Amino acid sequence: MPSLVRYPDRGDPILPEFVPNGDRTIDRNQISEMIIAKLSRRNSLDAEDHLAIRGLSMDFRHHFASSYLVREGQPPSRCAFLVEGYAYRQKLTIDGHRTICSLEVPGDFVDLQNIYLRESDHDVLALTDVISVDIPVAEMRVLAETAPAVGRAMWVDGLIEGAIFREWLLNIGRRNARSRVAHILCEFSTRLQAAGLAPELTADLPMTQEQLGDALGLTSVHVNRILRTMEAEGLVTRGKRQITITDWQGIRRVATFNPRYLHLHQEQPGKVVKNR
Amino acid sequence: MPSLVRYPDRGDPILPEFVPNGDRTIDRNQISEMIIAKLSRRNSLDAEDHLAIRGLSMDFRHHFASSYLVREGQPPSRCAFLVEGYAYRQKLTIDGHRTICSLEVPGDFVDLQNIYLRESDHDVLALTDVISVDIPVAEMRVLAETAPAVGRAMWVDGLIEGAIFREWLLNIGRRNARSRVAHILCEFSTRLQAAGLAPELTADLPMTQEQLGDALGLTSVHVNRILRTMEAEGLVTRGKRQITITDWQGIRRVATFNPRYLHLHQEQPGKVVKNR
DNA sequence: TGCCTACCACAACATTTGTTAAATATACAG
DNA sequence: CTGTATATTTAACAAATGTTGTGGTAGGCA
Repeated sequence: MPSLVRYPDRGDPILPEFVPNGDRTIDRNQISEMIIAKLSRRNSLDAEDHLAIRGLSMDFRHHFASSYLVREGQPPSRCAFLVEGYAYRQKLTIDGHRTICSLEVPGDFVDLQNIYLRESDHDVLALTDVISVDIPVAEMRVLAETAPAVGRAMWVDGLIEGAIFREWLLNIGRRNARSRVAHILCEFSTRLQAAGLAPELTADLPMTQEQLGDALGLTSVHVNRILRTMEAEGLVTRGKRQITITDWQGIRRVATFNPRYLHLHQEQPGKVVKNR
Repeated sequence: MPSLVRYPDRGDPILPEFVPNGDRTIDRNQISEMIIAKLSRRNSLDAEDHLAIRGLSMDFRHHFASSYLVREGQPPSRCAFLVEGYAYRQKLTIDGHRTICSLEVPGDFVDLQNIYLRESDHDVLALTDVISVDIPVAEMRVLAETAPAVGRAMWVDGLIEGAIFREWLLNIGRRNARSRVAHILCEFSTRLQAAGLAPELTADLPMTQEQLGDALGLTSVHVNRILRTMEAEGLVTRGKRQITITDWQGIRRVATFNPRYLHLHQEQPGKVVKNR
């Protein structure tokens, strides 16, 4: 059992107001195209589908690192699409232990399940500073049901998420600490690359050792032990709140990583049947 | 790390031929109604939906305990619906360690994800003797797409499955062995009751201690230790390949079980929008 | 500038859980 | 009945991982 840590609630209320992103402007059109790209990855969408997506209401939000995007138990009214930055989901036991049960990268819908589940069973937090667009749940539902190919793409997205959860269960349940750490690095970098967000397979994972521990069922102390030896072996380099793979093949070997479960490179079988 | 165990492949080929269930006859109509009941649990279906479900091709199969229903890597052509008996999913590491990542009870679709994912990332095995009906994947796909309310029910089914995976991650990652064992008992009995398969919350879980260990990230030896003390405390009774809860409140306390993640008692929001 | 906080490093020690191996039950098949 | 396979029980021991606590460093902020 890891030490019981109180995770401070550094939620939105105590944070300063919305801060627009100074470096570059992001507009609605760009986001629509991001969403279209995401949902087309395994599924072709037609012009009408594109139109429906472009018609969604979008509400930009900036979240500081460690703030909540979704809270457990809340009846959610909006669905967040990650535009910039990383997020994660967490669940807490009654006695305050935390598990981080997934990582989300730009281009991920963070809580598609809220379209059909009435209350969230977990929290979603910003890992880094995050820009998201919020879309009303009701619109997403209508989109899914009137544009079947889009609905199907969202469904498939959830299926792959499920496959990732299963792999994490294997990771935490049956791999030793060293392999677990290696595995999360492999997965993260592979997903980043697949999403076109990184040219190389050298993840730059901006997590604290405590967060890493919570994602892997370990304590931060033990994660520290593992990372130090990995660095000594030349597998990774590290900074504060950040880990970088320097020897992909080595890390991959330690993790016994097989990306099959990510279901990349899968076109979908069959054409979408439109109406009955 | 648990001992490396070779799980014998006692798959269908070496087993005797299909043995029809002597005790009672099961017919197509009955199964259709089971499927309709399952998919109506959180979603109302109309007469047309019912008709579509009744029109599915169904192929009865009997699986002996420990035989495979689905194998990792196979491109699946059929979707199994569990009629009788229990099944489980497993994933293996390259070096032969196993994790059991879910339990399936009668009324569950065992591999709905195969509708849209081209190869399975895990195995499905019969925990007890099982009767299933197999439905061609292509028909399921057409059903989902032509009967939107049915598709939506299948989608929701997958969402809840995802919620269960997340809870298992919390369980294995952050609860001690004793709570883990208690938690799986709570979940199983709650699901059985919710599915109308058991009047009481006293699960009768027909798993070996080794299987239990694989589902909880523990070794069978340690599961044995836990179960013995639980029996001594009057929380459970046991037989070979079977555990029964005798003190529900006690077990629940040990597990710190909160069934929110099962999303029982959820009617779905909104009417299904039919066509565009 | 200097304080505060978050994060990381590290050590000594404690505990849970895993390992190995053998003995004992129990069910089933012949 | 008897043999065989499967499952459980148990013990002695080993190892991985958790616990506690202290100190260090970097960066944000007053």
